[in-house]
Amino acid sequence: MRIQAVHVKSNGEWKRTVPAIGTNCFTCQARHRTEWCVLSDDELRLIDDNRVGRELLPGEVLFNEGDDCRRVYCVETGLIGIRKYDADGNSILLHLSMPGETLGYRALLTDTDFKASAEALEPSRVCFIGNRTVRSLLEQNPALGLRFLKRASNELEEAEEKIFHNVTLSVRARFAHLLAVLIDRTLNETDGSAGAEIRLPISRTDMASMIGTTPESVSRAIRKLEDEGIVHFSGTGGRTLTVPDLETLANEFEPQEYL
Amino acid sequence: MRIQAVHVKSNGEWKRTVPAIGTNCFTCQARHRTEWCVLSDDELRLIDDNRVGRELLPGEVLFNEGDDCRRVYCVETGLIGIRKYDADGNSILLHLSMPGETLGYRALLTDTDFKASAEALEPSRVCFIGNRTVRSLLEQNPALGLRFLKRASNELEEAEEKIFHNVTLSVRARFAHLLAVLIDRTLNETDGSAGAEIRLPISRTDMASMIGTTPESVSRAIRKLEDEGIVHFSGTGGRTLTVPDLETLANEFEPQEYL
DNA sequence: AAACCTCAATGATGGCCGTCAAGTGAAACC
DNA sequence: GGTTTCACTTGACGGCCATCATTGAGGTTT
Repeated sequence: MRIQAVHVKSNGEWKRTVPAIGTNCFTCQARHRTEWCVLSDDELRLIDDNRVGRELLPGEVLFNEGDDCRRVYCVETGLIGIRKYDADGNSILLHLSMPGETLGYRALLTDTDFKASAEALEPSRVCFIGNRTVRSLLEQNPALGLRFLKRASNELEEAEEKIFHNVTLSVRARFAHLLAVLIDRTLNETDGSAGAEIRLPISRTDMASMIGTTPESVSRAIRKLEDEGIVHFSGTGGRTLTVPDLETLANEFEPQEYL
Repeated sequence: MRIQAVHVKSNGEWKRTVPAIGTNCFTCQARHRTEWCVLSDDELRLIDDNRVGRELLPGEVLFNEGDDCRRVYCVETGLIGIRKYDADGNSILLHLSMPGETLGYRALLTDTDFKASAEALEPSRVCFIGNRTVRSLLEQNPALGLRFLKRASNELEEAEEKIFHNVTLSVRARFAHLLAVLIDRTLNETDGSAGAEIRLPISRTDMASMIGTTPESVSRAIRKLEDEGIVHFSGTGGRTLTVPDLETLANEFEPQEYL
C-alpha cells in the first residue's frame, strides 16, 4: 500500500491540500527501495540532518541538462521524467524515475554536468542531499558504492535492451513492450497470470518519444491493438489502460518459440 | 606507442608468430587505463596470482549471451566486440572494447547471466580473473567499486546518447558520428585540428549494426559523403578511412550554431 | 451555455530507408 | 590460372512511418 502525496487540481492550478510535514529518512516510505538502505542508523542520520525536502508539481523542473551537479535527488513519492531535448526543442523521455530512485549520482561521480533534464510528471516529493554528504558516505561505507554500482548496471542493461529493441522491433512491438513495462512497474509484484488495468502516467506524446516515434504512430498502433482486442483504452484522455490478457500482449514483442 | 600482439594470416588461418609469454599485471601495457590502477601492489599481486591469460584470434568467442559469469575479462591488447543477436541470427554490435577495459563486471555484480556476447574482432590478449578474487577486492578496497561505478556511469552516458541519436538523427548523421568516434578512439589524444587517417577495425555490416541500419544504407551514405569530399575510403576492403577535415565531418551530426 | 484550449484520433501524402536482386572485386584455395 | 567465396557496391521497388492538416472529445474559463 503506497501513500501518495495529496494534491488536487483547482482553477487550473495544482494545489497542495496538505502541508509538507514530517517525513524523514527513517520514516520514508521508499526507504527500503533506495541505495541508502545499506547504511547504518548513524549514517542515515547524517543524510537526514543534511537533506532538504521539496514538493514538486507536474511540469516543475528538478534540474536541467548542462547544470552543475551540487547534490543528488532522492524521489520519495510521485514520478520524475528524465528528458533530453533536440535542437528543435522536441524532447525524448529517456527514463521514468519512481519512488526510491536517486538521481544525479552519475554526474556527481563523473564530476560533470547533467546530461539530461529532470521534471516532475506527477505531484512529487524529492529530497536533496548535498555532494559532500554523499561523497563522505561513499568513502566510509563501501557497500553504498556497490549498491549504486548495481543500480548503474541495471540501468545499463535496460539502456542496451532499448537500443536493441529500437533497431530490431517495429513501432507496434515497441509500444506493446512499453505498455508491458508500465504495467509491470505500476502493479509492483503482482501475479501477471491474468489481465491488468492501470492509469497511464504519461501522455501519448511522451510515450511516443520513449519508443522513438511520433504521437500519430502511437495512435495508429493503439487503434490496431484495440481492434484485435489486445488492449483497451478508456477514461479521460484515454489514459486508462485495460489488458485482458498480459500474455497476448507479451507475444507482440517476444516472438513465441518454435515447436 | 602501443605494442600489438603479433599475429599473421597464412593459408587462411591466423597464427601466432610469438608464443604467449611473460606479461603480467605489473608490466601490463594497459595497466594505467584499467580500474585496477587504484589497487595497492599487494592487491594487484592477488589478481596477478589468480589470473589466467588467453590469446584470442578474430572470431573467437569470449562468452555468450546467457552464460553464467564466473570471472571478469580484462582486455590487454586487441579489440573485443560486444554483440546481441536477434531471433533471425542477425547481430548488432553494442560496443567495442579496447585495451584496458574490463568486461563482465556487470553480470558479476547483478549476479545474473551475460546479457550479450563477446567476441574478438582483432587478435587479442585477455586475462580472466575469477569472481572470488574480484569480490574480495571490491569488499576490501572501496576505491575499486567507485572506479567501476565511474565506468558504468560513462557507459550509461554513451548508451543514452546512442538512444538519443538513433531517434533524432538520420542514417547519414549517425554514420558520420560513428566515424568520428572511431577516429577519436584510434588516434588517442591527438589534436583534431587537421585531418586524420585510420584503418577501420570493423566491417560495413558491423558498422551498420552499430548505428541501427543495413550495410546497403551504409554504402549509400559512404557514396554521398565521398561525393561531397568529406571522407575517403581506400585500401583493401575499403577499410582505410581518410578525413581531410574533421570539423566538416563533425558538422554532419552537430548542427552548427545559429549566428 | 458558449467559447476556448489542449490532447487524441484519423486521413492524405511523401520520403527515407529496408528489402530483394544483380553486379563487382579481391583474397583464398584448387 | 581458374574457380570459389565473401564482402562491398549499386540499382529498383515498396513499405513503414514521419509530416502536415483536420476533426473530435474533455475540461476549464468567461
